[in-house]
Amino acid sequence: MNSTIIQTIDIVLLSIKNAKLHVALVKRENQPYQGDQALPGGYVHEQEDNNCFDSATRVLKTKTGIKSPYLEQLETFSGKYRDPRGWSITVAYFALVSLEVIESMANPLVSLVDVDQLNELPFDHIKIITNAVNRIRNKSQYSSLPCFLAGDSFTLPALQKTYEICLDDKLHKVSFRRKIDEMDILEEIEGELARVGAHRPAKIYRLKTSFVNSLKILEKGL
Amino acid sequence: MNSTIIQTIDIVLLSIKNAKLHVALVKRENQPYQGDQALPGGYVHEQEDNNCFDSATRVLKTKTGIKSPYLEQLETFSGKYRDPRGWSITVAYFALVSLEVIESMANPLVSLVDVDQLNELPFDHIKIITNAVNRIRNKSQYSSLPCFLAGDSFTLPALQKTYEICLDDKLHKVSFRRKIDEMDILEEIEGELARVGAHRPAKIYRLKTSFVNSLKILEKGL
DNA sequence: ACACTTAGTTTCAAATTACAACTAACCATC
DNA sequence: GATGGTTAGTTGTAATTTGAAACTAAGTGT
Repeated sequence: MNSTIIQTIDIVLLSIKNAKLHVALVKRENQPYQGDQALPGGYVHEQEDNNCFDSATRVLKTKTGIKSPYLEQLETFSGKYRDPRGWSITVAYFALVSLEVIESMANPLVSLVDVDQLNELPFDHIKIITNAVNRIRNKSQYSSLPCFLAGDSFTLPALQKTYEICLDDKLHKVSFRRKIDEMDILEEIEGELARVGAHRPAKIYRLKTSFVNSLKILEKGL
Repeated sequence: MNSTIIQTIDIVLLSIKNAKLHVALVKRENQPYQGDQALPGGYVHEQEDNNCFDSATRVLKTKTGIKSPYLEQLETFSGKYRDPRGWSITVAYFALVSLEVIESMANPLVSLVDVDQLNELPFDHIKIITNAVNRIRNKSQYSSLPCFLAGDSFTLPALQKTYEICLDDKLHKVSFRRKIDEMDILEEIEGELARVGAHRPAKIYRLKTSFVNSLKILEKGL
């Protein structure tokens, strides 16, 4: 049973830079749109991959060098016209990493673009990115999702900033801390403090190991 | 560019029967699992369908006779081993209709099964159904989703019951009505009342036309 | 007319959330 | 080494939202 449907995987790798959500784009190696910036993507390898999640992990690693702790299926985009080669299906995933993870790769083919400053992109990649940003906004309201953007360790004011960027909204300090406390996902790194200015230093936290690869979901948001 | 990956669509059609969520299963016409009960599914038709949503609409219509007002992409399931024929990808959708819609078709090939009483099913259909039920539970907390299960017109006590079945939890009458009122999705059908017993009859409502095909999302749940 | 049942509303207490003002701790400057 | 400026973190309280109970409303059956 053979099919001529084109079957691909695309990755929306998001990070925060200059206090804004950015998406990682790579230069396309092949036709169509060869040389253009686009989402890292590729084919499913029937031999190599046991499922699309495996494919996504592999594609992300191959195209950017990154192994993201958080990778979630976003949605599947399909249609007769989205790819000039013909009827295509792409299973889109999104990944979240801290800026350091991307910069430490120092991959010249990867560039970070502000999600609010996107120019034209190949295929329906704009739509896929918009979809990912919406998903993040939504999930940030009631989960630990933004923690994956905050790095290995962070202060509570920094984490709050990260949430605010994801939600595109200001949060109240006391309420925010109550919710984080209620989630019970953080542990203080004893002895370390963030000395970053002429003021009281903030305590440094990290995710408890049980939440490093999985999400904590709140019953009631914020 | 040809591929041997099997590409299908599956539909989780849900309804409420005897105060429990039920899923519609159909007898499989073809191999594998010919004659077994399974989710209505089929191939993408490259000529006929402009995208997978079209395919899903068509598959649902063809296999059950139903055109659902609400059809949402659930998730894509894939893998080397989920289909005995080989590497496969299925884009799963879920649809919600009232029991009358299903019963009015009187399709002998379609049967409704309590989602908590499922026996073995072909492929990973159990997993797909579980996934759909989780999605419904989740979305029912903060949206008008259950309204699509309630039929064309309904009373508020009936709608509350529908929400309770979706959420698998009791709701408080006053709070529930406050939220429904806040959503502003219903209009009273003047003059009609539900006379169903030796007690005060309930008013009958229907969805405002703007919400017949789309969801209303609440900021804060319940 | 009266009992019984469910529909729908009112009232108020309890819990949650938002805001403001506070204390704490550091650096820089005098 | 006291003083002021700045951000971290906490405390107290007002405002809002939610939950529970008790009420009134409107039918049917006896």
